[in-house]
Amino acid sequence: MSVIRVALPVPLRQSFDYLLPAGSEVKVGCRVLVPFGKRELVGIVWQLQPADAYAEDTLKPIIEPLDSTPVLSERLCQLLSFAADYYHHPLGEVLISAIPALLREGKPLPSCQSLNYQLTQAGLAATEMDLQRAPKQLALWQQLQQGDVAADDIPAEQRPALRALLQKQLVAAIEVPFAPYPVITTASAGLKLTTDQALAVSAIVQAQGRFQPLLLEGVTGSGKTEVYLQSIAPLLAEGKQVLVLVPEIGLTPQTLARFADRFAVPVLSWHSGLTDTERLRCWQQAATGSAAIVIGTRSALFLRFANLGLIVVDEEHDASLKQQDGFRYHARDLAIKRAALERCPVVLGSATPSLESLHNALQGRFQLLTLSNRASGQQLPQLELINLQQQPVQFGLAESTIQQIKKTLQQGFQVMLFLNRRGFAPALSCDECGWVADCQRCDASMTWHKSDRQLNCHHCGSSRPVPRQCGHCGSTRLVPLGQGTEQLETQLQPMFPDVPVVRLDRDSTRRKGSLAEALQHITEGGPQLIVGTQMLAKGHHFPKVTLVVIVDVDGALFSSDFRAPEQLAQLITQVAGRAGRAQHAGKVLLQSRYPDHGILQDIIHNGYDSFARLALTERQQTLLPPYQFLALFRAESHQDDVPRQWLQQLVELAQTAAPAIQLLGPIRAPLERKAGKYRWQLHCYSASRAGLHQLLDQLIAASQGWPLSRKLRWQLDVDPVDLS
DNA sequence: AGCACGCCGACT
DNA sequence: GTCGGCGTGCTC
Repeated sequence: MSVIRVALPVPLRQSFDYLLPAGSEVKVGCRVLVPFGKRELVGIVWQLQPADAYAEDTLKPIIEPLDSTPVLSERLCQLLSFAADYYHHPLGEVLISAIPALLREGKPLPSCQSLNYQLTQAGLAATEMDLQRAPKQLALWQQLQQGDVAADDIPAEQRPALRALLQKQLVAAIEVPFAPYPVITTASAGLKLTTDQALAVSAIVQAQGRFQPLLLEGVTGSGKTEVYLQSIAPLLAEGKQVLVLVPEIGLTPQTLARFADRFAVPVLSWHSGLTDTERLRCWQQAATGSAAIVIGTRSALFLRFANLGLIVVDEEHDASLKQQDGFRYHARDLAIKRAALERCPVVLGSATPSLESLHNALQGRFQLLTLSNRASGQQLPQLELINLQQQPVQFGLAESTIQQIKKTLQQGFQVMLFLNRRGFAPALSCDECGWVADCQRCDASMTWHKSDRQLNCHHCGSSRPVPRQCGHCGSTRLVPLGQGTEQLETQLQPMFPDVPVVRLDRDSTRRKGSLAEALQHITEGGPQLIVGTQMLAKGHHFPKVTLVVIVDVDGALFSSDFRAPEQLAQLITQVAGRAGRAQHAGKVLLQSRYPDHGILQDIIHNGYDSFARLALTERQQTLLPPYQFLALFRAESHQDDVPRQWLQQLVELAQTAAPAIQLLGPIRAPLERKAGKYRWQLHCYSASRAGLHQLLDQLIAASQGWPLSRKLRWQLDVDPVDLS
């Protein structure tokens, strides 16, 4: 009997020790089934023979080992252990989140990739005469003559015929094992590269076989994907694997096709739409080396690879790379750690790099590669500020905006309008007393969704029918306050009766596949107006759009979130990149009541790069990330004072334990009350990462003993990207 | 997180 | 008399 330490999927910051019966054998990274209180859990073996084992006479034996070889490799264990420490998240939950659901549930690993059916010698020798009285068997037999068929590809109605052929021994099942993909020696030739692209490719290729982060800063249309493709080619000749991380919205069939069409190797995608079985197969194909390229959203970072040669993080500035609940990791940051462990290069690509990455590049920690020209040689769209205070405004659109829309439509092109508020109006208000219909559970107004005939809260999801009377004075004069996409859509149609108006937001694309459908209509259609939210800004190409209107840029100018200007600059630049990509130069109109604002002026005249460098010096002066490290405690409870008190206790402990660390709080969260809970925050800033993390460990450890801790829910967000 | 135990209020 | 509310404690 020996002792093993097991990490379990429970939100407890400790591991549990078990007896390993003689004869059972496990390794670190293997799954085991263990008794835990009254239940049975699947855990991951974390340590053999721990020196400080729990009192041995109280240990329970494991129920059974579930693996003979580890599901988590040593390198993955190192990565996950680092991540659990860095994000201060319970190890067991981190480990379990890195394996597919079916493995989490304790299912065995399939031993082969697929089961194929093949004709036997007898089957090959058979003739049509033998089966002429069994047409279904005959059809299947003829199909099998063309080649093997995978078990999964045989529809249910063919099963009886299959069974009969198996019985007659004309057909046999053969197992196709997982095996590394066949190395390719030739790939279809790529596009001709610009000088910048060629330099970037050669830098990435030269970094092969060692750890090297590279930041690929390329204006939209400069051909970043072509750089990825040509950097990958030599790796495939060596049998290496490549991981490409993309934002949630960026994983389209086109992205996948771009990689799959270039190379004759297995290209897999990994995203939330896969079924559990598909996920397990993809996981195993990566783990065994049978997949060459995996393109996936952030959780693909935790896939196991047999022979990883390169990581690409596309759109590295994108906020969807940071998980926003539970285990709040940043896939870009962990990708860098992973590349270090795998000793391979990692390419971060973006037209609008995050200030963090730009800072790292300027400090020399990342190699900076710049693509400054569009591959087609085409001009970047022109940005124009529209002053909303100096001209008549109709439905939120300035006179000159309307003129330009008209002109563009007359020329036969499409116009896109961004408005980052869905629904008809963000509030419904009483025209007589000013009362606003508020959400009962949140500190926010409810959004009027006119077509649904209801009020929705965009924060907690609650809804109710539209009131007929003011809740305060009883007046029936209820009016919309502000403008949403639904309203803009209905206002545009009568203004431009000859062209279709389409709306693209979460409401209009709720049906599965309707987004793709709408996008296809836009790509193929003639002149039209497209109204949409942020959703339009990411990843889609609109070749016929030559005018983009950002209806209201002002929200971001005065936000309390220090990242708001950066995000606005990224939005404007990304949007500009979507306009006029084909033969026609595009134009972007930015409507503002404050056109002289420094941020807007800088973006307009000097571009993102200049803005970003200026923003960095501002961050330096104000000691904000990336010049200081930030961690954020969030606490919430139905009682208003509980979270405040709890955070105050943290403050008091922190002030004595680590006086050098700057604390901001307890402060109320931007949305004070959400879903009936009062929300508070504590921001911790430190110039020393090590010092900060040491304090966080101390605070968490101490708080576990506090009676108050049981009365609230709290979470810690390390390197938060969203401060709400 | 689960799950059980335990001690008080409103029902068949 | 029981069902069930959620406070408290524990999980190797």
